[in-house]
Amino acid sequence: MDMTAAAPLKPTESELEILQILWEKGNCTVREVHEILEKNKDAGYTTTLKLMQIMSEKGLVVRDTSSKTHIYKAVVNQQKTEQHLVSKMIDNVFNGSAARLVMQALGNHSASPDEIDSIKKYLDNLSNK
Amino acid sequence: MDMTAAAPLKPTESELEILQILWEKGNCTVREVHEILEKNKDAGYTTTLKLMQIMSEKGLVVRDTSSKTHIYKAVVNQQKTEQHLVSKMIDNVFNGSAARLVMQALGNHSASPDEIDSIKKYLDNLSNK
DNA sequence: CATTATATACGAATTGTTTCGTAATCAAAT
DNA sequence: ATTTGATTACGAAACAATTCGTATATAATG
Repeated sequence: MDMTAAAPLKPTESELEILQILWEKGNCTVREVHEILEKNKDAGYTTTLKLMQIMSEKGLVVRDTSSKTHIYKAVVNQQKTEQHLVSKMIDNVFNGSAARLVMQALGNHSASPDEIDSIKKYLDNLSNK
Repeated sequence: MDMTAAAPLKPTESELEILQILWEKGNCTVREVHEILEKNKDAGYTTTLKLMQIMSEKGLVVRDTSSKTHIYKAVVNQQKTEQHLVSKMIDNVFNGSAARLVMQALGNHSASPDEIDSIKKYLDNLSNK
């Protein structure tokens, strides 16, 4: 029987920002993460540190503490986390209709013609299975 | 100059549950809302009451207090709220790519063939404009 | 009119998130 | 060796969201 605590699939907003960086970069120090965060956000170094320590307690990340400067990496899966967040939004906001979410997402000028084309191809693939 | 406080377009999760009901039903008493909430959730009546009072303070809803039992209705627009939530998710979770959100939403079995068809039609409409 | 039921108001406890100051530790530089 | 700089650890404050108990007012019922 597996006694390990399941990592939450619903990270907080700050945690998600950090996960994004870890997903992209792989392994990071607190400083690396912090310097990227700083570009869009205004918070002190120890704030980032504390957040990452908490994420480690929660099992969202693991860290290598063998040297003084710890190395963090994401544990939770990017795809799974995204999936979970999207599913929750479909349920909570769009009454279970994925189609309504999609149309809302595409209706706001934010999708380029290229993107629309690639979505079409994706849909063709889906229905031909 | 408009001095009225802008209603937050980012309601909390509980607030969103209540807004859903108000959007669907139009005008509601606290009891009506509470009885619907109770089906999926386990909280006391005064909790629902308090939430709706706070929503009123925040300007998410307005209420008619002319009789003893107050009548609430949503102020914030459903479409706009949904749009805002989706945009935020595209930015925060999918690095600004609406297409990635859409594919994530469609990849998880939650869309029926019918839904997929209607999305296709919607896309055709978009590109033919 | 007295009792009972239902409503609102309000304060406060609880929980979770974010933020930061300060201390302790270690390494590097002078 | 001493100082300087960078790091982690930790506690606590500040804030926000949720929950509920209790008091009070009003309406309905007998």
